[in-house]
Amino acid sequence: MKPKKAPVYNHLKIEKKWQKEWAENGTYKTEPATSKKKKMYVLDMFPYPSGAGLHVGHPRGYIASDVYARMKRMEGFNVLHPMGFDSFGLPAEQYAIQTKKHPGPFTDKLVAQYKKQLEIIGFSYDWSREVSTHRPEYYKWTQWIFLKLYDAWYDTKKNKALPIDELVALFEKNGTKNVHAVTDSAETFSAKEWKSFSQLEQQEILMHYRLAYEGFAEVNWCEELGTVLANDEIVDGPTGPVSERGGFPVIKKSMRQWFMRITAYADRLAQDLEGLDWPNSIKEIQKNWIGKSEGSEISFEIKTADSDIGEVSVFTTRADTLFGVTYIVLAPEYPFIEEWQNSITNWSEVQKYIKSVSQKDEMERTSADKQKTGVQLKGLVAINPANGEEVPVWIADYVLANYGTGAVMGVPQHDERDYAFATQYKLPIIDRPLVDKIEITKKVDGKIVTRYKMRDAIFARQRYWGEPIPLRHLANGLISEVPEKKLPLTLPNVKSYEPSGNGESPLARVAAWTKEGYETNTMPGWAGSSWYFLRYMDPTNAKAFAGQKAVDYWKDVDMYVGGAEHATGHLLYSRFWHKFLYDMNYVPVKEPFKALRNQGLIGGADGRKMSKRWGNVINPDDVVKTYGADSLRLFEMFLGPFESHLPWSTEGIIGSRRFIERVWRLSGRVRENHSARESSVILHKTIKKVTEDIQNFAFNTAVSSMMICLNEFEKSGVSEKDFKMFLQLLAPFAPHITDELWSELGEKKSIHLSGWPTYNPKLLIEDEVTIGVQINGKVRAELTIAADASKESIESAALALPRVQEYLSTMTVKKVIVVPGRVINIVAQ
RNA sequence: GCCCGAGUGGUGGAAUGGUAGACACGGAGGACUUAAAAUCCUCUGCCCUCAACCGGCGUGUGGGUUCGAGUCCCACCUCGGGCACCA
Repeated sequence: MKPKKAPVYNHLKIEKKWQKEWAENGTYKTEPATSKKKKMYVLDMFPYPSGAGLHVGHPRGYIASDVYARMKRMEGFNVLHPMGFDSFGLPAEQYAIQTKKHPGPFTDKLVAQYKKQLEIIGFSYDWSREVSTHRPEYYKWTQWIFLKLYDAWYDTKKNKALPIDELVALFEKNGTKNVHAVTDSAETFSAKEWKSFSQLEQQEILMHYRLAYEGFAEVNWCEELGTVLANDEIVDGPTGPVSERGGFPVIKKSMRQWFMRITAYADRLAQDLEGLDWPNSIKEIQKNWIGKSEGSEISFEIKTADSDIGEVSVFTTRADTLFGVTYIVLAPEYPFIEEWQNSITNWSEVQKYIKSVSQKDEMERTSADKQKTGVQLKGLVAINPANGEEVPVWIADYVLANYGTGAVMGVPQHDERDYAFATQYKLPIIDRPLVDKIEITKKVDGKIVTRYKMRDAIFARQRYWGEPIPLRHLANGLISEVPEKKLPLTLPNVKSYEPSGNGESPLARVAAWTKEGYETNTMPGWAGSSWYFLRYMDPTNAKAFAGQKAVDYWKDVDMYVGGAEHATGHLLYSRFWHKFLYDMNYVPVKEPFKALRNQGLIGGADGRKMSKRWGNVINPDDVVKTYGADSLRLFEMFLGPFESHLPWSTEGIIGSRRFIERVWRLSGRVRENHSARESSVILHKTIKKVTEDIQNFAFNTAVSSMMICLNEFEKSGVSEKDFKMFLQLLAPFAPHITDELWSELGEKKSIHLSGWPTYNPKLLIEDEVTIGVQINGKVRAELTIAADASKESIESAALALPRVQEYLSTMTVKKVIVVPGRVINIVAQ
């Protein structure tokens, strides 16, 4: 019979055909939570759909997770592999300001565009679960979670969040006595006092306990633009920070904000990192960010020449150096300084210093010159509780108000910064013996405490394009929640997206909005992304953020893939929210993302970052058009280790395209009953290798092992059965061509719903091996010998080799080390 | 400054303490072709050599451990990332 002439490989036609087929047949539809199958949740960090579009580096992570998800699907798991869009945010807002158009339709357009770009790459997403954070059906639940946080406090005894009602009940019963809570207030009161407080006073007190609370924070304020700027919108100017747009000066300004009391979870966030299968670097970054340090709080009495005027508590990790204290320093913002002004003899100088510090922005204050500045509070002394010594009291801006207690003890002998400060102002430097940290802390009535660098997170933006905060400020000053059944509180239409000029959000200019007293701040970009992975579990549920059944079945993300740049943002906030939901019994597990992998960036061929500016951007659509999605996918996986930063190579992709074409051509040459042992052996080795490599995210070596396999097939021929197994291995990487060839070989069902091949261990046992023969550690010969040869027979065979004999003729053998299957080393002299 | 991570051919990279450079790109030569493209075959770390053999060198630098080090240890250099007066 004349062999059928294979049609030319037309990637455009084939890829379009199969993408349509998959969509029509629901090939990748996830089974519901009632499935008997084991679950596997493989997730990509959802993108922000920006107008700039995709470059070739963006899909790398998506391809990897898709390969992983496809293998798991073929292995028989019920795979949840969804995609959605993080669609609130600054760029759409800026677009709205510039065009004076609502950012909604613009965002929808971008989402559609983005989705299209993703679709042509052939991902196995279940698009029926798509979410977008800007849609009211979605942000209804973001608001709902916010209200839960608002209505919660943190009990340090039970070490979990509890409803605020329980705190109120405690206050009513005993006041603050026996209340163990994370709070920024030191105020204490009795039950009787609590009941005597007005509603407004009670509200204010509770605000210091809530996990979502109102407070003040410094923001970047630009007077000329009349708006608050994000750090991204600020650049370095010649005389300080300026706005990116217009180059106007930017200063710090204190404004009303909403916060998340993430610090309540600091310890658990640090602790629970241990059990996660995450890259070490990300765990380290989070650990450093949380910045746990254990130390002591020790009180120093503050006196004037004749009277006691108070005390200052310092935080130190070096209580053992307490005897070496020669001064104490307060942050310039330290709260009691003003109260003491009558006792301070150089008050005007002090005042001047405080003012000069407040005018410095952060950049200046932490700038490179590092010259320490400070002023002594003359007229005051502090008493070292360890030995009663009087030491001077200073203020200096190297002490931060918002870390520790805002006060430190100066021990120049043991601390570099204190040393620099002491040298500068000629303060004494004394060498005293060290003592036991814990003992001395107890002896001076101090406390052992744990402190964290991490601060509470600001949870408000003075912007339009974000989730409205579902609270109302009533005329009497009370705050009321938008009731659950009234959610979502949808964004009103506005006439102008320009900032209001006084720093408030555009919502502040909507009369209908402010009449009702609605909060004018909106939520920050990270609100919607902090829980979206839960919504995918049950994306259309109108009664809950996700149904109990779905949450219990899917539990957590098994494999999360995305960029490392989210280490201290999204990945931390999501863990925080998840732990909160766990405390409130809404989710069954403590951590949202069991395993995490970070893709490395793909740079331009010139080694620079891919950007319009350098003109080195490669668009995936063009690559798909020219080479095909399968070639693109294969190449991005082959390029190098998944987590490495790599340059794009337009020349390199030709290799992947050639490989795919060779698979195509070989398909026309498989013979039903061809038996080539060589090919079967290599195939089964490849099955083992590819399976392990995908599991380990070592995609580059998985691809290269398939290339090796194909080389052997071409040389030795391949049976249809073996070739089909090979196609199954290749299917996660090149889903279109493999489904095409699979169906051409007579299969009716998609290859992606077929099983994952397993290897036959018997075929992996080799009869013969070639090992290196070393003399004094240098390879001098090779030896081919039965794989199961004994050490003795390997040794004698090696010693009998002519080349070896030649070498040894002038030497005597001292020792022989045989590593079966690997190497033999003859030590001689 | 502190904390991570990485340095291997012309290029991207491979290598459970066991024959360094798999696989691929690029390059050289050849086959097919009137020719080109595509495809196929051979070679391709560096030095020595007309060439091959042989030999020598070789995984950022310098030491060390080991029969044996790209891999482990110490010091240093360079690059990337994170934090940055956090007491």
